[in-house]
Amino acid sequence: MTEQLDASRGCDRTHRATIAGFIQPRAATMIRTRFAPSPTGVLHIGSVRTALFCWLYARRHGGQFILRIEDTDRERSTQASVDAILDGMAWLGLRPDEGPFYQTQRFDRYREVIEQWLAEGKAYRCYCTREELEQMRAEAMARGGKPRYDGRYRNGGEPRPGVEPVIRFKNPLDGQVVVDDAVRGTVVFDNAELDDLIIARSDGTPTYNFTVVVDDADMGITHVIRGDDHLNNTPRQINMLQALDAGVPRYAHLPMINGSDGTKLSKRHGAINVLDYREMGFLPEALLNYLVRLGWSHGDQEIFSLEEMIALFDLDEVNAAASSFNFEKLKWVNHQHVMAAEPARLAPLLAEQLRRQGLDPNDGPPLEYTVGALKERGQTLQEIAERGHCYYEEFEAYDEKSAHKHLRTEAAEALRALGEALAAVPDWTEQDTEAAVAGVAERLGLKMGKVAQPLRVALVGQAVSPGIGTTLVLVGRARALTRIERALNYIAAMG
RNA sequence: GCUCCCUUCGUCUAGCGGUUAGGACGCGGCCCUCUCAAGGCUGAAACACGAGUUCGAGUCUCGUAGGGAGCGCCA
Repeated sequence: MTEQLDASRGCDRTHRATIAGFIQPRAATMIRTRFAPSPTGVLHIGSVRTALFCWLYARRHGGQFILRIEDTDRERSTQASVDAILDGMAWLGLRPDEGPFYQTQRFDRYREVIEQWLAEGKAYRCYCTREELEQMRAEAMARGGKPRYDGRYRNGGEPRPGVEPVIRFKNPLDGQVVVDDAVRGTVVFDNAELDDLIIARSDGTPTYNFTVVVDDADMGITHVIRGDDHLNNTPRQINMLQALDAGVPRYAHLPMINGSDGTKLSKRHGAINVLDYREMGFLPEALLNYLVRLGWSHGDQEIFSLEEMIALFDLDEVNAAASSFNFEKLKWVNHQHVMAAEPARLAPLLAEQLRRQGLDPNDGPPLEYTVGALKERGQTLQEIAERGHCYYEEFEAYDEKSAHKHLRTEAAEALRALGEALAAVPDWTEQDTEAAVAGVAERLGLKMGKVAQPLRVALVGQAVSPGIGTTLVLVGRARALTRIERALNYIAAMG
């Protein structure tokens, strides 16, 4: 006798209706996804990708995205982690349509199901001690089998004094569970491989695999999109869903994201709080764009706006293989979004970075202008801010190589002429200042490079900056003239 | 150990039985040019291995190897 899934019932039916393109009342086809992090740490790249796919899938199909905080492990769950998750999601714009729901607020409901299952004989009390279980597992291993519970209390058993029992779910003993996964295809598990898992601890609190099932059923989740690491939990969950007499959602198990060296993502790789990416000057949509391409693609397209992601995303195109996080590519993607962004939007972000770097954003050119001039030249707002230092404060010393090459005695004449010409420019604009520089070059019979480069070093302390007219506007007339004087003095001193 | 999953350039990927195996990041070269970027052009760089199915396999099947996950009174 096999425990085959009844694919025509529950959520599966609504899914079929959807893919068949039937137009049904909204409520009947409403797709509901959920992101269910446990607040035992910050929101990192891997979780964000999962949240993104859930959110995208819901948005794409006009469905709802639900946030559920799985905080049943009271030892490890913290409010700080909850806040970090909420803040991270808010920054990314991944707004839930419902929630956050907290599992710790649903204990009564879990209790209710457990009592019911106990009464129906779908669950039972087990009085094994942790020591016994450990021994059981060790012995099973030694015999070459899976370390698992042998079901010794499955058919009843005497309570043991001093042992608070756990509650176990009576998993079917034989037959198979078929998971029809949107990413993996059909995956079959033998019930014989599964044991009777604990659904409530001896202190009465429910455990993960159980609460997930109750919540997914109660919340009407139609699509469970989650990390690959849960694929092995799926058959147990399906069995419990059936015990609940609930429909089975459509599953989609996403591949893992590894570090750049192919090993598990860790701090060293960027498994840091997503909010750290904001501090590093990344745009939320850029991070999302980079992440959406990890495991998903749409032909050769690399850059997606949020709207495009929503319009194009689908589970069918999700890759089954794990991928590696590549910081360089993230930066490139970010740069593409930065270049496409309106300076007005970027300006406050630049101000934030400048302040963080100890500068006064008001002591220099308008931020919109600065960001417009520098956004091609830095991949993150942080880099852009770094390149903008000399427009908001005096630079310390000349870059040695640049000064050696361009601030030589031969340049003094040009610099003096430049000082005079620039002092006389009526309108301090890119065009007019650049014309003044070109004019000096022509009068002295020098190539533009021979004039612009010394001037550039005089203005910013090094041989790299935006176009010379732009640089002059950035520096401003007063500072420009002062800095030309400074360069002249430097040349004189070097003799 | 057992079960499940995965495998195209260094990395992200396209490919859905017939391709000079395409694109992107990164790397090299050239162009543009007042420097640096941006942009354009261009080069090197991949189907893990072995059988089978087929007229034909990166694409289908099965093995092998390698990697990953699960096997908790964690989630």
